[in-house]
Amino acid sequence: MERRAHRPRIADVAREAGVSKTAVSFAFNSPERLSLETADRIREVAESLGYRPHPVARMLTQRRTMTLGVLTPQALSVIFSNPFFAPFNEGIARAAEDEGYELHFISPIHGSLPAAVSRATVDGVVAIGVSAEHPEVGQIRRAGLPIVMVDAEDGEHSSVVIDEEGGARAAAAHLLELGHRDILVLAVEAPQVADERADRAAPAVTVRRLRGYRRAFESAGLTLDPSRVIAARASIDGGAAAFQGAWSQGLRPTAVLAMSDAMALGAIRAARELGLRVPAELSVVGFDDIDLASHVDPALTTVHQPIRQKGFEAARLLLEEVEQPASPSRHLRLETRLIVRGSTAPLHARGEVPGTQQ
Amino acid sequence: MERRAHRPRIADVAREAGVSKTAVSFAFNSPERLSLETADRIREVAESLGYRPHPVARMLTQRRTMTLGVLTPQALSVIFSNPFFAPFNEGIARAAEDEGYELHFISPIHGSLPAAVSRATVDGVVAIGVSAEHPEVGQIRRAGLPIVMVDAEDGEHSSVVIDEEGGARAAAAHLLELGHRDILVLAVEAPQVADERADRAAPAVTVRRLRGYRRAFESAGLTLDPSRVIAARASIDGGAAAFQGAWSQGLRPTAVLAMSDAMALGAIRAARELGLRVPAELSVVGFDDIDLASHVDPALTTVHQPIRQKGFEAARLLLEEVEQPASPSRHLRLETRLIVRGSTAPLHARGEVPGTQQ
DNA sequence: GTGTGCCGCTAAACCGGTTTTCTAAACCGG
DNA sequence: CCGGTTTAGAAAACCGGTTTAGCGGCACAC
Repeated sequence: MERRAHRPRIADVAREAGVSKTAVSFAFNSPERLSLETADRIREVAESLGYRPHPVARMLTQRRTMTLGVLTPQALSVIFSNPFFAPFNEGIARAAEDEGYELHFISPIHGSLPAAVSRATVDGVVAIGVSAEHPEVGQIRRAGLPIVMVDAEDGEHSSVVIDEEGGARAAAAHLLELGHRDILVLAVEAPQVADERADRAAPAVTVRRLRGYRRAFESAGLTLDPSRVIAARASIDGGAAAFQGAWSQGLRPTAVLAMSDAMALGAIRAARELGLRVPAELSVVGFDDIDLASHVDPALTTVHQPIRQKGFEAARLLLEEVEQPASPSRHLRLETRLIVRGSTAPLHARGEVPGTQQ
Repeated sequence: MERRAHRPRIADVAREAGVSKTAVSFAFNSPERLSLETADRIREVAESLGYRPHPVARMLTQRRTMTLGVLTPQALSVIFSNPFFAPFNEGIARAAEDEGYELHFISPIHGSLPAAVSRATVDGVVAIGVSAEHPEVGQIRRAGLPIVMVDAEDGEHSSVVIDEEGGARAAAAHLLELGHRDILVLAVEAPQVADERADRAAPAVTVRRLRGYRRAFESAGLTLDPSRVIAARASIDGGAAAFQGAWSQGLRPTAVLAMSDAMALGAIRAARELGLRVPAELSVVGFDDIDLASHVDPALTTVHQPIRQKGFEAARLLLEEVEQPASPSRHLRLETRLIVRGSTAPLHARGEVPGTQQ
């Protein structure tokens, strides 16, 4: 009686076929080193046993996983629900699958990103939402893996960034041209990491976009009042809460500059609940141009950034370094542009007076 | 002069600390088997060398990857752009990260799903869009991995399905109650696999939803004309093309039953381009209730299915089997319900006569 | 004084493959 | 018929860890 609860190993095939493990390996990987009949026979035996080379063992000997890692401090579940990540991941995926690579998301495990990194079986990493100073970046580097930074720059690693300052500037200039002066800025706050080190400094993205806003004000001979800048979570709820909070503190802005479309959507929702009409009584500009932006009513005026392309280019850069380890680091900068839709209007173009009905 | 271009291995740490490899391994995995000082010293040396246990080697010896696989015949890039997959993945991710598992998407590599499966380093698989007869399912089973089927049932494996027939029936009944009789059905066609075996049989999902539609007709003493059932790709473009095609063949339906929201949206777009107003001149019902459905104008009447929960439950089931291999297979069936929004209206409620302007 | 048990650690086997090195037989020209 | 080159495949080393078996030394009991 034969018991074989286990997955067949290469040794099983070798024994059954009366050859060495080497021969079996050759039959699959370099059949030209075997006589035709031997190779055929081995493959037949393997087939009948249902043998497949163990992928982990293969990774170990070949020293490659054929997998790209996507490193982010966001939780895994957020990555799939967040409308920004969808096209970004799509771009990465397209580049990866062109070359036969798989994708692996490196997100905090039980709150710890370093733990996730040390467990990741990848050939290289695309990092997003992580600055170059993050210890995880060094950790990856020491492991001998190439890394491409997205939305962050340092001289050492390859990177893909967008013209955030230019886009932000265009957004602010648009509102100023429409006559708005009392403008509320919704800034992206640092994501709460369930980590001991709580370096709650503003994200680099926030700093750069804020600089763009400020420049527009300066060009118009104005200054951006820091008390009008409110940090909030980059989500619909975060944007809604921030606008709501500002309103209840007595602020009565005529326009909102949001650093993400999600926040912009939240601000619109909160404004409506307060009885304000958009854009008649409140103009709102977002940032990112997520797919949803053109589908909401009114369609969102926002700064377009090529999210899909950003993911695609980052993955391309990474693949290059993975397949050619000696290649020098490269830096890409993609354009942004303002897209004017229906959520912004001239300051005094309001139709009727505000009603009390929502 | 010391050259060390390589990532430090356990042997390096052992040599440096003057102990055996075993001791180093113990220092990390079972420190209680070492004296406190030895363990500390080893960890110090490891730290100074920047040593991290190689994750692939670990997987090999521990015979577990702490990774769940998501098997689909769709291309990787589709998974991230498809509005159905977003919440589904989110649900899976939530369950996985609760238990400290990672996620790995098993999609065709250069068109071959079997190739992807044999390369996948996972502890178990959630399969979606794949029927139990697919050879890949057996392939996974032979590798000794547990598998949970989604939207497909067979006695052997665990599964999570929804009440498709009930949902479809409710959708059709809704249109019939509104007085519609000339109804166009947009069915989901089998995805084109870049594979030799072209078993272009209708997907099981299509069969079940169609049955639901038919039942509703029968209950109303009517029959569903097979010539009114058109198969198309489950995308916005697919739905648009299908409606457009039906129209140009002379069909003039007053309502559309789409088997996916994406197709429904496409039908609406095509109808508008033909000068039809929705819902005044054409009622449209979708299926799935993707996030976008409530945001479009008019908001889409559709059959809600708990996509997020479906992913979550599937992953829970899988995790159970992964952690307790002997456990029996289980079967879940989740409810669906019709959500009436703005894309459907009574047959003769049309406001004005159709204009020629679009 | 010696057997027993425990402590702290090491050597060797193992996970499941690939790759390098090596050998016996076949081939080949002179 | 002989030395040298191919050819087909085997043996062994290796990838980088973990785990099992075992060993020397010390404390304690008898």
